[in-house]
Amino acid sequence: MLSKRAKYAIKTILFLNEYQDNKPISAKTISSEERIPYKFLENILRDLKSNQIVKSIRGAEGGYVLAKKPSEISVAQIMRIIDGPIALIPCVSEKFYEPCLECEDEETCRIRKLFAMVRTEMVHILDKSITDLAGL
Amino acid sequence: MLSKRAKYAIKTILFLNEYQDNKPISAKTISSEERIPYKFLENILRDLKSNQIVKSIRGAEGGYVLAKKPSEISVAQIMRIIDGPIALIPCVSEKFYEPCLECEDEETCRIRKLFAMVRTEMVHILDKSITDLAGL
DNA sequence: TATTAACCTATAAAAACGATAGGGTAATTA
DNA sequence: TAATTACCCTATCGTTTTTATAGGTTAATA
Repeated sequence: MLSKRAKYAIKTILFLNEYQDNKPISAKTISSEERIPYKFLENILRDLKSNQIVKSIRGAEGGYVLAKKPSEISVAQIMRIIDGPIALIPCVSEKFYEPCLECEDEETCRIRKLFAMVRTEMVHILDKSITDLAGL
Repeated sequence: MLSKRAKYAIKTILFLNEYQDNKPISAKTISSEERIPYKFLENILRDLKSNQIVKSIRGAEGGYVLAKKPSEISVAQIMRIIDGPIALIPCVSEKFYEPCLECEDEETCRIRKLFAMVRTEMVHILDKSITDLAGL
């Protein structure tokens, strides 16, 4: 399951993309509009910022802005930043690969083959950009 | 991520399918062969039994047997029994549907549409049977 | 200089996860 | 029928993860 953090993060990015016209949007606004606990949201925005998904402007009239074009931000990127791997088992993860401790031979493991297929299909869909999402 | 419980459960079913020739296989054997903590395994087998995936034979020479043909057991079934929904968000789950509390309109929610696509593809692959798995 | 809003660290409550403990019950075999 | 094997059942426990909350600091603006 997707964590609430990740869901909040995706909603935040979608909100920024939709309602931003030059001016930054404050965490307070996002919090009340998207019903995300304020302090929890600040925490999430920090991660998104440190990963160059959003930029921040401090002080009065400050807030957050997308750090790149919406066509260059994918849901998969956001999920990886917040929740880590997309794959269901670590031994088939592209970005967070780890061997399974008990596994004897990765090459012949049927569970691995099945979940590699699952990962491929998941990533295929989740790699859609924020712009693509609007067209669904 | 798949829980260890679910991974152990899938391994157990694969083991039963592969090494069973009429005789039941004991939890002890599965535990040592698949390196699954014994008491933890008993617990998992209980769930698999109550969901008619395996049958048990008590007493000496007892053990576990698949409760149906391997072609009728899917990885998705096992995952649902052990971990619950396959979908990444509850509002697109087929078997464990729940509305998202904050969601205003399911019909127009783009996150929902995206994750519905993800679920469809995941289920498509995970619905493969234990027999299909052997052919991978 | 008052206000707004981002930034930062720490802590806490709750749930989930992975496992263990300790006994009870049924069937087989010697 | 006694011993053994192996399933059955409930409870508990320690750790990690998740979901926040608290309380203050720093920067920009009006």
